[in-house]
Amino acid sequence: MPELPEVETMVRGLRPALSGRTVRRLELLDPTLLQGCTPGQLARRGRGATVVGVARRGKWVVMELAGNRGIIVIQPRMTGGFWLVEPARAEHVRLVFHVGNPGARVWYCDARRLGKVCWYADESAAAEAFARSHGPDALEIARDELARRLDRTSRGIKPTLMDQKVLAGIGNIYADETLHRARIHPERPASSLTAEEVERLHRSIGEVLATAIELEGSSFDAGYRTVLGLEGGFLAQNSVYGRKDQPCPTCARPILKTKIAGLVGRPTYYCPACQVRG
DNA sequence: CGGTTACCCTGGATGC
DNA sequence: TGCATCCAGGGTAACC
Repeated sequence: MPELPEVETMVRGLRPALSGRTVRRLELLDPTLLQGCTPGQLARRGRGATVVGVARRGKWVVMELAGNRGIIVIQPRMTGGFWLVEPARAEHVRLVFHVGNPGARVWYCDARRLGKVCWYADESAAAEAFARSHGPDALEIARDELARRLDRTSRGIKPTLMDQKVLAGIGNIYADETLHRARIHPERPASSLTAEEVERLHRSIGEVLATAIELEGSSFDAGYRTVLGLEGGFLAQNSVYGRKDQPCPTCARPILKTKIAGLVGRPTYYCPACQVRG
């Protein structure tokens, strides 16, 4: 479910509840999500550990435990999320942080169980694991670096933007939104973008993601919510995603919904007038 | 390398 | 109402 803005919102919500706090107990309700150590090891390492910090890397939530207790990485994937208030669906709770005062808890829930909880021995091990499967963070990548990476492939620009090895953090919603803002057709070969288009795309990525973070991400249906259970506001004011047949905010032509090459089963929304294939 | 497909899981919406 | 089908914000592995 969550992309960069949703994960950033989770991390910001988690910090006051976890950062600097001591974990009394880590309660792993679904051991199948755990990688990198055994449930017993996770319980021992978590008990009494102080959380030094909570950070985001791409779509990963990274929690550092003090005193050589290691790093816990949570990948929410499609349906994972955190709650500071008791979740309505108890059967979806996969991990509970019992932290600080007795009774204080942070819940991690994942309806579809596609997400992962990974333990790493230290920061460099977690960083290396991330680097093996990810490029630079979408909020940090420099324009020239983006240009170099796009130039390396003739795949469509949308699947390339969503490829975490190219840059980390963009998924289906924000790929559509950034491409619309940059006026680039989603099927354009990545290497065919002009310097000016890459410049527009780079700027659009920064602007769209920053706006989405301000609005606490994108919520629809029973999906993503903030740690307090609130809906994110981005999809109330976005341009194309989920807006089939609605007027393009730029030119008023109806938004198209299609499937494109390189993306199995994922919908793509774009404006056929503003985003021409060229 | 690029592309395609299958698969991991489940809940909610839709259609008959 | 009940049941089948489709759809979904992510990601990996296998294969051509």
